[in-house]
Amino acid sequence: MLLSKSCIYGIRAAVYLALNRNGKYVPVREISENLDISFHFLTKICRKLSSGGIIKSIKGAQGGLKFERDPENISIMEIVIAIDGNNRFSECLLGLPDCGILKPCPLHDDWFDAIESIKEKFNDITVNRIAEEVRTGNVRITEINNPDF
Amino acid sequence: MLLSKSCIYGIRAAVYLALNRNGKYVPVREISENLDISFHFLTKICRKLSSGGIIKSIKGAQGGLKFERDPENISIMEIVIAIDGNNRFSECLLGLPDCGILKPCPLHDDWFDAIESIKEKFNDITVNRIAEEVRTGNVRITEINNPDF
DNA sequence: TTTAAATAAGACAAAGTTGTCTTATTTAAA
DNA sequence: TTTAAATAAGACAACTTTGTCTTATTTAAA
Repeated sequence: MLLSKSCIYGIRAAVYLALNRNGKYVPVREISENLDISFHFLTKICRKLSSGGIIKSIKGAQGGLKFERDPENISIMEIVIAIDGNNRFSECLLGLPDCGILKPCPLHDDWFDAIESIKEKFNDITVNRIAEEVRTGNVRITEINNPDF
Repeated sequence: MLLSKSCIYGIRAAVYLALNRNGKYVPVREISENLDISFHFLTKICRKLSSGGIIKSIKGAQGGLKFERDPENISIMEIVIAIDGNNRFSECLLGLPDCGILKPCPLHDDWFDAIESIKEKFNDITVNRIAEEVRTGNVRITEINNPDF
């Protein structure tokens, strides 16, 4: 798995949040139920998105989550970094330290190319763009083939 | 991490084995010491390579490991499959089941392209080719910048 | 002001992966 | 035939990730 499960959940939750355009704060409970993700686990993940400056949260009744910035300008990469940290994509495929700097591992160049193309895509694709695709029914973010998400 | 640590160790061990061209059986102990991999952990991994038909092992004095077939014809992919199983490369990036069959996840196409190119490379690159690169000193398979491997 | 709805924080459990150790078995060589 | 060198097998420990639960705190609305 290139991405951790936490990261996957975070991406799906962000897309869900972007689907909700009425300006209200969305409770984690609602997200967890609709996406079938463990509530408490998801709250922890969302705290990372909060401290990463991607979403903001408000406690209490009518509280919940909202984007800190326009999700039009939030890339998938930002979410990955907020949750899995900055070096998910800079690790050597064979786990060798300083692979790029010292003598490289045998798969360095091939892996570098592949990971660069993934990184480019993750930087380009915004949360909003994915939400739009979900809206038009082209893709899904739930495990079951749910007509809504 | 795209590959498990077991898988990484397996690849490195296979390359080490390919470096040893004198026809003798190589003890796991020697591999583990030279590559700085836990001996018992490595024996387990090598058992997977054995049951996967990649190497053969002989017990007792002068025993050890040897390739079952010419490492000229053993691809990295075969090693990955023997250790991490067959669907390491067919998992959905967002963990959705049947992503390719049912309505896909939002990153399906992008991920599919990237993973295809990695798969092609893994299928093309042989254990021997890597061993040759290690011999000529272009790449390394150890954590420290060891002049030998 | 009280209550219900919400996040925050962190302890804890479960599961998976990684790593260690012990015992049994096999084999070549002394 | 005995011994030392090797793998086989699997129990078990440590660590990491994932998931559950409880308590505290905050906030809007009744």
